[in-house]
Amino acid sequence: MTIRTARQDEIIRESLALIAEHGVEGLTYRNLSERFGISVPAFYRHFASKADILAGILDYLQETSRVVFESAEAGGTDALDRLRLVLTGYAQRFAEDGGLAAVLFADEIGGTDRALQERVLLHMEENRERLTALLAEGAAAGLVRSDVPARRWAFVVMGSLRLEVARWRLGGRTTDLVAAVAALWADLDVILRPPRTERRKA
Amino acid sequence: MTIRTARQDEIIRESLALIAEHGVEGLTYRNLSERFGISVPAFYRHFASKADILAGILDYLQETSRVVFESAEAGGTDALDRLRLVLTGYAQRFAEDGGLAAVLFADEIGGTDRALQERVLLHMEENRERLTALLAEGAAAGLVRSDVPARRWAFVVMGSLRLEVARWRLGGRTTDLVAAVAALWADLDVILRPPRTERRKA
Amino acid sequence: MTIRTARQDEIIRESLALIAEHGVEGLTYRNLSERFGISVPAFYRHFASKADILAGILDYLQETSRVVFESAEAGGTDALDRLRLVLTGYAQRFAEDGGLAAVLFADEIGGTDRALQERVLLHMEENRERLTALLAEGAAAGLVRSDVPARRWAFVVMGSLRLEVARWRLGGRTTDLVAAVAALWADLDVILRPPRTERRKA
Amino acid sequence: MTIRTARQDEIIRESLALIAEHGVEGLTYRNLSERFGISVPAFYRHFASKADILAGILDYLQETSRVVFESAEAGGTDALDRLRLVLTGYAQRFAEDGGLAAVLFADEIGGTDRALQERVLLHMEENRERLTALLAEGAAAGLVRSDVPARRWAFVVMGSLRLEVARWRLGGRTTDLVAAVAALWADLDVILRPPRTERRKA
DNA sequence: CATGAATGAGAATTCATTCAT
DNA sequence: AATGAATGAATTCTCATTCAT
Repeated sequence: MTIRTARQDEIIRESLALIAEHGVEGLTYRNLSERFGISVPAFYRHFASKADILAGILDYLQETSRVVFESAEAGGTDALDRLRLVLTGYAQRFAEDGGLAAVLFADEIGGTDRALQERVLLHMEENRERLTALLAEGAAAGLVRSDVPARRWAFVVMGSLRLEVARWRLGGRTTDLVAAVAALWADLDVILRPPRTERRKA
Repeated sequence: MTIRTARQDEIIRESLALIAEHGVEGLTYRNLSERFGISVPAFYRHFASKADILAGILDYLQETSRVVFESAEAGGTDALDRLRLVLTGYAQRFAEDGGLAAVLFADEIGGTDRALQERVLLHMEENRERLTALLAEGAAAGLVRSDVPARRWAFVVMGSLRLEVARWRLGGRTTDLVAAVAALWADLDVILRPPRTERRKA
Repeated sequence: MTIRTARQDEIIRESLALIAEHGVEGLTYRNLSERFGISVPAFYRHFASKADILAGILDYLQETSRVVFESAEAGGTDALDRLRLVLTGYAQRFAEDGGLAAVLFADEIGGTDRALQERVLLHMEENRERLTALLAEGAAAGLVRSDVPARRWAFVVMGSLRLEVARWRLGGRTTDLVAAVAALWADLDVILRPPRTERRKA
Repeated sequence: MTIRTARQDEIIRESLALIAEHGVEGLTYRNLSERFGISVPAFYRHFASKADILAGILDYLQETSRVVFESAEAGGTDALDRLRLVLTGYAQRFAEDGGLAAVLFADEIGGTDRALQERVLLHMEENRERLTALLAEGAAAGLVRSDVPARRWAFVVMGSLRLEVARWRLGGRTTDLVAAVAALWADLDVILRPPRTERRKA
């Protein structure tokens, strides 16, 4: 949706890496300048301000989330399978772009800037809506326990994923996040499905 | 465990408030100085460096967590009830000290400092262990589904709680966090318990 | 005298407006670029440096002053009437081009540049000479008190006009400058003329 | 009225000198730092921002003006003599503090800052009021022509003085400003006094 | 126990200018 | 004739920290 130049994309990707490695505070013009080998003011040609870089990052994250959801929704045999594809999709993106995972759920990006914070919240809500829809669909198909609201399920899934990523970051990103997410899914699958007896009756 | 002077405690509490209001970046000597009405260098009497303040905050958080767990473990009719008391206990602390909730799960406190990051991770693991123990106990008593490992349950509970807090922060801390946590628990109770058929047999 | 391209004239006029609105600091390539909708380096086709733009502005001001004086000197029934036409002429130019008035007496244009400062001073002196000539002529014709040197009269007239413009600028250019100048002239006319008794005798 | 520390006074005085020599643009933290031989951030101990320095300068100018007026109003045989003392008083201050004269009427100090601009305007009006009062008193005593409103006289006096200072600045402050002001007063005295015939009659 | 003064490092940002295309 | 990309120098300002008093 948002059109970005090649350079802007490069900057966003490098910013992502910077944040992944040193936290949001690590994203400074000086650091960017060192990575790109160009002077600090040069970046102002591409982003009018630092807030604009952060906004760009947010756009990028949102787009990534959309791609993950859309390709998951396109494939998959049923709702639960599609949910699995969402988590798997995220994991794949993480594998491709290490910075991404570190930042995807990093709410700190909002910083003090209210406008930015609201965008982070919006992104969060958008993802939650998508998850909720998927889980409601699963519940309707009898694949997901319906005695817990779909919105809550979405929360539980999102929360678990975020925590997995948070631990991975704090641990210095040395563990295998993709494997951890796979293990998470294995358990979530069990948690979400209705008890056998119920299913037998149905 | 760690012995702190009264002044140190005051500083930690005020720091917590500062972080809650303006993020980790908001915790500066200048801001502290304004709140306390004393000069900046005065704080160096109480904490040798900013890292020490953050370490103090971490201690404080850990102690708070311990109190919450211990008082929950003391009371409660069964494991699940004790788990409920943990979440309720947190919620109560949050109600008493707004800053606390904002920071309790704020991994950013670690910042760039590796040593600090590890302590955050440790705190996380400690809590997870405690939760895991509680949930294993619940599983043993047939109160918690045993087809999902206790460690995973701990993860799911922690992750959901953290996400609830994160949303509350991003939303500007205007919503009722205590109520939200209560609602979360209601659903978690359903999620955790074994299906009725199983329970009937038991 | 100085030959300027049409584009150069446009730039000068826009620069004048910029200075009028935001002070000399407001005259930047970036601001010009935004107003013209062309890129910053494009301006270097027309002016080799910023100092050249300022020099151009000075030329323009000087030309304007000359036009005002020459058309005043051409018309007018006597020296005092011609002086009135000078002030009136300025006022009319101001009405046509808001930026002009703001800048006409703005010595700040010189900035730190000695060469430019000298040109401002020269412009000032040139105007003073012209005013002095006019007032000397008036004194010779008995229309202007001759017990005060013509050079001083020129100073008083110029100083009053400048102060009027300065107040108008500081007031945010909301008042009616043309009316203020008219009122100024009405009083200056009284101040300049010799006392009736003297005139009667002559 | 406004209480200032010794260091704040030093900074204001040096700022004045800086502005006198290089214009308002010359007042930078770096320049101050070089003059004082202390680091740039050190100045933030004394003035919270650059606008505060400028505000301090404005205070200082206003106080200076008040002192000049009050000591002139205290002495002096009559209104005209007191007016002379005002101009003389200014000239003396100029001699003591070269920067002062350069800045006293430098409206640029306001810069783009509306709040500051308004204070400059206020200062201007205050001085004008004082001059007007003096001249009205002179008119009442028959020492000043009453066929021109006192407010206009104030304008003429102020405008001439300002122009004298402006020329002196543009000329690189090489001429003798005090002498120039004395010469100005000699002529103003003639201009202001009613014609002899009138006076004879009265 | 506390303060005032100062500092080095670093932040975001703006500006005039250059140069290859 | 105009643009996109880049740059060096400068700007205001913040921060954690030190030290003499």
